[in-house]
Amino acid sequence: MGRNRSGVLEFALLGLLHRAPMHGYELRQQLSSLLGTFRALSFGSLYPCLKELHAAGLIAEEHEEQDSSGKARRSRIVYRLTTEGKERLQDLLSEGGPATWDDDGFGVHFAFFGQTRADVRLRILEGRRSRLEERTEAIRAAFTRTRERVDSYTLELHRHGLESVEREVRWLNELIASERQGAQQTESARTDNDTSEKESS
Amino acid sequence: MGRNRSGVLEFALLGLLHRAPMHGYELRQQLSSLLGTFRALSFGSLYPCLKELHAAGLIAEEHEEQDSSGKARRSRIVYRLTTEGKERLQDLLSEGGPATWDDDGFGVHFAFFGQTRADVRLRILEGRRSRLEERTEAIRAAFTRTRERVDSYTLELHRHGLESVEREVRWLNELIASERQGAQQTESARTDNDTSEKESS
DNA sequence: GTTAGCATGTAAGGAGTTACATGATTTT
DNA sequence: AAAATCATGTAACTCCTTACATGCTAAC
Repeated sequence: MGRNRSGVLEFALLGLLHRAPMHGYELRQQLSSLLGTFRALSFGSLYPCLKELHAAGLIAEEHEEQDSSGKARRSRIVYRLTTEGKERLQDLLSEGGPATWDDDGFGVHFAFFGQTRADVRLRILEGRRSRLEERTEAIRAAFTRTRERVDSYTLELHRHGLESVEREVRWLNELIASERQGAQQTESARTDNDTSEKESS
Repeated sequence: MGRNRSGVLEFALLGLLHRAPMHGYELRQQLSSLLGTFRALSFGSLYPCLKELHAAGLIAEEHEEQDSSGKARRSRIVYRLTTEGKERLQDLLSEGGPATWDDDGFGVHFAFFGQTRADVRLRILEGRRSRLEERTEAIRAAFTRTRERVDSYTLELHRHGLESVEREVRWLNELIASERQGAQQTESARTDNDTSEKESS
């Protein structure tokens, strides 16, 4: 019945509010520069979603009525995460499943990699890569299946699409290598310092 | 009231059916390798849309019941464009407005560039380019506005996004140059042959 | 003869958008 | 004092998905 509340929006809002409490308008601005495509989310999506998160007890509203000497600055609602909201965010940050491989999901999860565990980061990067490799194969198949039968523009579209995906795979390869190196360094440092400790947070 | 019938789907279906009559299942396959993201359109979208196009008189159904010697191969509906459908497609092919600059619109219109007039092609390519240049500016602005205040992952996301958009701009530049060259050749050929003729179709 | 793929459809719902509506605050 | 921008919200609608339901045909 709750209309919204799933997909990437909830996650993005919780993630942003974890950095700092904010009001709706500011959240939208941050969202624009955060989301993969840099598209602006409409208010018609944003405010209902915030209300639902509030109704679900994940965020708290604070009506900013600090009339210090009469400068009553009403009508701004600052949201902050509740304890339950923080727990929910931690759950979402631990997710590394298929939902995090697709275009939208990956973009948002990557934006919050700074708050994500190293093992989850690697799972997401590798999942994303194999997802893109599937797409590469699909394009290549369409390529050989329809070659000769298509005009030069369709061919160029396929060629450019293929190149873009392959570039992103190379980008992911670099990131994965970098993550592995970081993990190895952490591992060896941990082994050097304390061999008995297991899975320290 | 008619649920669907706008956006890129109508255009893509009419464009595909202009190449050759087809049944729904085949249309979906062609669509998958045509649309920019190479995503598969669900049947739940496809069939209702075909029904609406039929109701609007743009396509004709032909129930494939050629029981040559009893091989009654029922339940396949082959669609083809009607005269009105062809006119509608020509209108859509002549469109070069803002709807053709965005991700979805551009992808589909580009796929049918082979059937598009040269001047419209150029308008679409240039519109798409300026659209992407706006996006470049937006990312760059977000870059300088938030630099130092963001973690390395967010920074890397912005950097990669910026690079991708800039690559597509360079691709468009090549295409535009190629179009201009083609137009010039056509122009000079036309001028050589018949100088008095103006705006021949 | 049963599984896999071809082929068509419906119902319900999810995730957003646009257009509308309101009012406060800052800038010109 | 007018215009722009900040700020919040609602209603209707769009486009698409998932899940369901059906039956035919080809392959193993």
